[in-house]
Amino acid sequence: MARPRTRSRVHEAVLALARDTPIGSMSMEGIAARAGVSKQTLYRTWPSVGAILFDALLARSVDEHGAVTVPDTGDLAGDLAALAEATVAELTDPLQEPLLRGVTAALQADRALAAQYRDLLLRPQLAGIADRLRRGGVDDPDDVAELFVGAILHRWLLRNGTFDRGWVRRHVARTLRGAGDSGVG
Amino acid sequence: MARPRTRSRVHEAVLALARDTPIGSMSMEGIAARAGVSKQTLYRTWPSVGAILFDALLARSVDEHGAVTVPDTGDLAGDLAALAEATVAELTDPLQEPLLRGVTAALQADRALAAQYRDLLLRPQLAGIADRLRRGGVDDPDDVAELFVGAILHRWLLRNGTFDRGWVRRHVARTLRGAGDSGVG
Amino acid sequence: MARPRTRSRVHEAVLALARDTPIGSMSMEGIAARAGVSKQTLYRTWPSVGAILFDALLARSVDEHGAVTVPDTGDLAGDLAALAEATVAELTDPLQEPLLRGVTAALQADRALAAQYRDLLLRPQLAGIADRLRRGGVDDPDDVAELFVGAILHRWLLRNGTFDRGWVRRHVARTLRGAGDSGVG
Amino acid sequence: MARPRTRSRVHEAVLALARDTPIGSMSMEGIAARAGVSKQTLYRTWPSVGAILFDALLARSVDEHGAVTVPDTGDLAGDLAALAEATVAELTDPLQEPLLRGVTAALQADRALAAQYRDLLLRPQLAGIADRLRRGGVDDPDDVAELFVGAILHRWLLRNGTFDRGWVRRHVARTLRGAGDSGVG
DNA sequence: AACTAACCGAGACGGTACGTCATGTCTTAGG
DNA sequence: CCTAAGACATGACGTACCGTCTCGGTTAGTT
Repeated sequence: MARPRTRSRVHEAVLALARDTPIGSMSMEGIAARAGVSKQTLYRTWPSVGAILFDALLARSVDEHGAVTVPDTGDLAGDLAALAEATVAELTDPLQEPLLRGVTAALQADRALAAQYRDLLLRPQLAGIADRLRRGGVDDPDDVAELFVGAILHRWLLRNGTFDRGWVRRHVARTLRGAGDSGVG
Repeated sequence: MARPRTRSRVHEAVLALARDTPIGSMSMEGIAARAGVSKQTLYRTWPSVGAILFDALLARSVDEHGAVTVPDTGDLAGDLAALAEATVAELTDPLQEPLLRGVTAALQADRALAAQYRDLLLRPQLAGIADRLRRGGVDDPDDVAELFVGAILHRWLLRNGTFDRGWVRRHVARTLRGAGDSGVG
Repeated sequence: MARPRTRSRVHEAVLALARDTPIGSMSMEGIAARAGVSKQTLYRTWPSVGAILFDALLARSVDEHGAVTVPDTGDLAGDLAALAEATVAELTDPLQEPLLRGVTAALQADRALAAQYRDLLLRPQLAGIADRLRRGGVDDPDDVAELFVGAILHRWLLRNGTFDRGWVRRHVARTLRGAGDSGVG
Repeated sequence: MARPRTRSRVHEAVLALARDTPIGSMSMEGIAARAGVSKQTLYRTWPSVGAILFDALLARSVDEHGAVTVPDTGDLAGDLAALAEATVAELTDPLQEPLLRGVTAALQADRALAAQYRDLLLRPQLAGIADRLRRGGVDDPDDVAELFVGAILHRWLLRNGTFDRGWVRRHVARTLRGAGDSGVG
């Protein structure tokens, strides 16, 4: 609904605020001020701060076009490790982390937003991973994808420790073992 | 700092509100009103809504005394399945779910609260599971516990589907396979 | 800054409260509620209860337009007596008295308000009286005006007795004698 | 009711606060803290901040024992001028002014306090002046005392200018002329 | 010397108000 | 016509005081 120009100004503002201020204190008012846009313009397009955060996230993904691009070199374990590293990098990137945490928090209270998030971001990402697993010969790729992503998210979301390289390698091995063995890649 | 009477009144109020109103709309003011307590009394003891939610959660765990009691019948797979069922029941219990989602959301923006949560609730729970796994002959019980819990949390938190009995059974099997085989229990 | 509609609603509210409740208990919150106006709207225009009281007083004076209209019949003593009676009537009018006491109290603690009061209300009133005195042939009209008003204010403000007709007559005579005698009117 | 030790500690606290902080912001809580006394102790003896201020004022007068001591040298005009100078000095003394303004403000909203003030401070002071005037041959000494004090109070209370020596001299002359001429002293 | 009051500090408590900020709606000008 | 600017009612924020209410400890005068 908003003009592309307005949209991008809002996205920039949101990213800037995510970098500079605590996530919890982001407000429609603050975003409007930072974007040099009136509050009304914001409300005309987005119903809440969470929705704006999500939209900014989405725009980022779409720009770089195509949610997760899972590598496929033929070496499944290696590819998964690379993917895990990339995911961890994204989750802990100082620019992205606040955004992601903000959206995750918003999801807990806003079912509509949760549905959008699931359909437009989460499912495509999981599907990408599942596809790679399937090509690697894994039998129940959807569930294994969940297993793979779940532990990473758990650790990140509940702030239960950091992600070192060793952990990632072991995690991949464990996940593949859980997958039932499976082929070589 | 607060008198026990006050504390329990606040906990009751918080539980009642969690049941009756959307989580996101819980406020210090609303809690005070519902508990028949003054705002200042709230602030004297808790710095935020999230802290109250967490305290209520903690009180619940402590009352029933001893965080997670992991069953130990000698049948590891069976015990894990029972534990998973119990966890899922808790996560989807209409009384507890809003509380848990509220706390999880708060953790994203409040590092101090996250640290408390980690030390007082999360770690003990994971340690309980890891102990059971260790007794079952699992080599790296901490990581496997994370794998076990991670997928459940991922599905619940991002609202990516429901938990049917079949899924739980398969999840346990997958986790144990990931554990490297392992003993019989 | 506030819209005229808002302004007048606030003035009405303040007058109503001054009539119905003890002055000391007037609050921004109470005024807002009575006026059907938000607190923010109040603060956007007035910094304190005292400022609102003063503004209401000012509006009253301005509406009836032209602060004090000192009578001039040629009979100075008579005119001063009439003026004194009018002043006393105003000071003891159940509707105005609380307002005036409230403002006077506020002046003691708020220098900015005191300056406004002096410039916009007090000085014009004294000047009006001084003019009449000057036309009556009084030499130092400003100081005599102060003498005239001072005793009245002293009695009223410190609640040191009432104002009967005899006292007023004698006060005028004394003041004029103090003026040095002077002309006839 | 309070022990003398407590009383004096409270008085000291009030004087210190009057010196250091804006009058309007004096509170029971603040006084208690400054005096190292509990709130309950305060309330047991004084019903309000105004009452404490007044009590401190009273204690000061009583300590130096005997409210106003009007000089009597035989030269009425000179004595009045000296008295006026002393009064002005007191009113503008940085230590006393805030106290006096605070009490005056409190009087406007508290009739009980006003009555106490009138009987214990104001009337004795006026009586002292009236006595001196009577001894000087003035006919209606009470009213003239009011005239004398009124203008000073008016100027001070409404912050309508300063008190220079010339003004005081002229004010005394004017007052005495108002007194009907009178004797020489 | 022991007893008995009254006085006292400390501070939790239910409240009211403070002054500020954000929400979502609506109105008013200006480009 | 769309927009920024911003007034507005609403309501929550976190803080400060209010006046009341225990709770123990400590002065003082009695006995």
